[in-house]
Amino acid sequence: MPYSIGEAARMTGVNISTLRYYDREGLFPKISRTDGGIRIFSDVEMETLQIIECLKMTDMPIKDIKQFLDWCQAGDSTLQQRRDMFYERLDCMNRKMQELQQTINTVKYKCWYYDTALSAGTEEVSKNMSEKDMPEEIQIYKREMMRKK
Amino acid sequence: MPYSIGEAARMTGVNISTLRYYDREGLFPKISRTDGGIRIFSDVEMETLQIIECLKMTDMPIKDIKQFLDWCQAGDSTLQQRRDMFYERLDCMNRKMQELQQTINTVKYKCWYYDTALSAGTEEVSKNMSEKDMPEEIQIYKREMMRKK
DNA sequence: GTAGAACCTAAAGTTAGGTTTAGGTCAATA
DNA sequence: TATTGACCTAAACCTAACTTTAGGTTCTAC
Repeated sequence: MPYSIGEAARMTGVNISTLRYYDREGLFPKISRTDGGIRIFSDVEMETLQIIECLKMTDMPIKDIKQFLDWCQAGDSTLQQRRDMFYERLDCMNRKMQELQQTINTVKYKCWYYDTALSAGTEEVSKNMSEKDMPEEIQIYKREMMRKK
Repeated sequence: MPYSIGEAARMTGVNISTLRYYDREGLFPKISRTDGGIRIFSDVEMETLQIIECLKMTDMPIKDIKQFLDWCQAGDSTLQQRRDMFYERLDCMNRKMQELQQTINTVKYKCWYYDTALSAGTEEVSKNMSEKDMPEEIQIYKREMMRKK
């Protein structure tokens, strides 16, 4: 249950100096130490680390993650802020998902474009192909791309 | 059809000094200039800018984007590299999509967690709730989270 | 009790991707 | 022709999130 910083690093895949950096930034507010000053990562810190990883995935900056962890420390009086924060993250992620789907479609168009060019031996073919000669799916991607202009 | 840097910036939403920075990095290899040295953004550069934006969305570093644009300059002999690059981007994006979905599920769990806590007035309720009392959907998210440990 | 691995801190360094600044030049308009 | 808004460059600056370095301490195993 209690781990050294090296063990915590190995278990989570987070670099050991990144863990020290997080601690410096106040992300493990209650972490305990041996008499000699060596950090002891308990279940609490391991869970915190999981939340940090999750919030980082949502592009939240370290400072805001610290704010959240401070709210956790403060107890039930901050439940509203914490709830609102996660809903905001959800919104943000949903928007990102849409962007990502858009980008994937554009990339798929490019894959088709270069497949076609390559099998013809020249880019001219796909560059000049009229929309009606493209596969249905590709037409859709292309129109989506044009809409953005 | 030809735009000044300011117009290009306004039209694309890209900061004017970012456009100069991209040019410095060689991302507009053929951009022309007036006799006075003022940049003229033609359709070519506007399209390039669209590709840059797309590749940036796929987390491609500027250096790699330049590599791709260099391949474009080189003509049909680089079609294979360009094709492979887009397929690699597609793979990368698909992996990212999965991660994103994972993260969204974790965030949804947290939304439920704080909604429940908030309506009870205390975190204890959601913290100690046994899995079978959670909504079906939430159980799934929670199990997914646990798997990652 | 001693060797060596693992830990500690503070501070400096790194990287990408811009942004800002300072000091000019260009070009459309009155 | 004079103004002035838009443009130019080079170089310095910025930020986040680490990572590295240097010099030292602690812990574990023999």
